[in-house]
Amino acid sequence: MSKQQAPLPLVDLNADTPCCPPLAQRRVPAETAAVLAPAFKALGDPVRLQLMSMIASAENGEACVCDLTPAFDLTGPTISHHLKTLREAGLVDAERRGTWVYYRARPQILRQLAGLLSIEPTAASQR
Amino acid sequence: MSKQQAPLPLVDLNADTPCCPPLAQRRVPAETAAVLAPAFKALGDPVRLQLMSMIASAENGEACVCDLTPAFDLTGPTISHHLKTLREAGLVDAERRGTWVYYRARPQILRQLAGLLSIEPTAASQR
DNA sequence: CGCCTGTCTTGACGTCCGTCTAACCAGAGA
DNA sequence: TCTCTGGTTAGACGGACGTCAAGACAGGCG
Repeated sequence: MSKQQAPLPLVDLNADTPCCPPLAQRRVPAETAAVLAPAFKALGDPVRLQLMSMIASAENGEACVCDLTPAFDLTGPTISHHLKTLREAGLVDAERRGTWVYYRARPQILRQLAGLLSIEPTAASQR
Repeated sequence: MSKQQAPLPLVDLNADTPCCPPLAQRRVPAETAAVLAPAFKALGDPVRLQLMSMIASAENGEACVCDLTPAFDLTGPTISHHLKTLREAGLVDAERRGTWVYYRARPQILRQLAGLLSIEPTAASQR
């Protein structure tokens, strides 16, 4: 058992992804799109976007599920499912310490996504 | 009819959205998440991510559908459907000029999304 | 050991999404 | 006006997604 550390099909973006040339600078290759799109998709749900924010902005850089769950009008399993989605997208890491499970954000992929969307205010691309 | 300029439920993020405090700085409010999540969701498909990039990185800041369609192994209607999704998410604008339809990126919302994901390398949030 | 609390997994159900074919609409040109 | 080309809409189909209730697992405490 101990499914958490089982070899889930995790996207390890921190490994070999060429750290995202800005989307508006050159065309994103199909392979990069295939790797990065799931991360955007994971953030494409209001609940997960809030979860991600709560985890990333947490005090010690980590958030307990016991703090996350009561923040929504959803059942525990549903929150757990969303957290699993974030985990499989490579956006967060989970660790069990005693009774509670703590989630921690992975800044690297957040930086990749932000870099992909970044637009230098140099070009007069306004309108 | 002229459905294109009909009052589609467009998300006008450029209007009153408070231009995104970084996700990792403070918790994203539910309303902000509800507004921004659809934009991430729209980018959560490899085809749309590439379309977005092709449009945003185009020469004059705009791309013709006739150039976008042959870049994929998909039918015209499917590409049109994806473009509509990007349009309804507020990520692009469409304009018909003569025979062809041109799509243009909206830098403002891209900046909002990038700002939301941005992480200052100041905090030692690295594990 | 046995119970209790916290979290995850399983299975199910309804809805939304990605794709296609067929049909329709808008301009350009003869 | 008729026709051709480019693009969108309508409808349908299979698969994925969001949610839940019920059950299973893990760790702490008596």
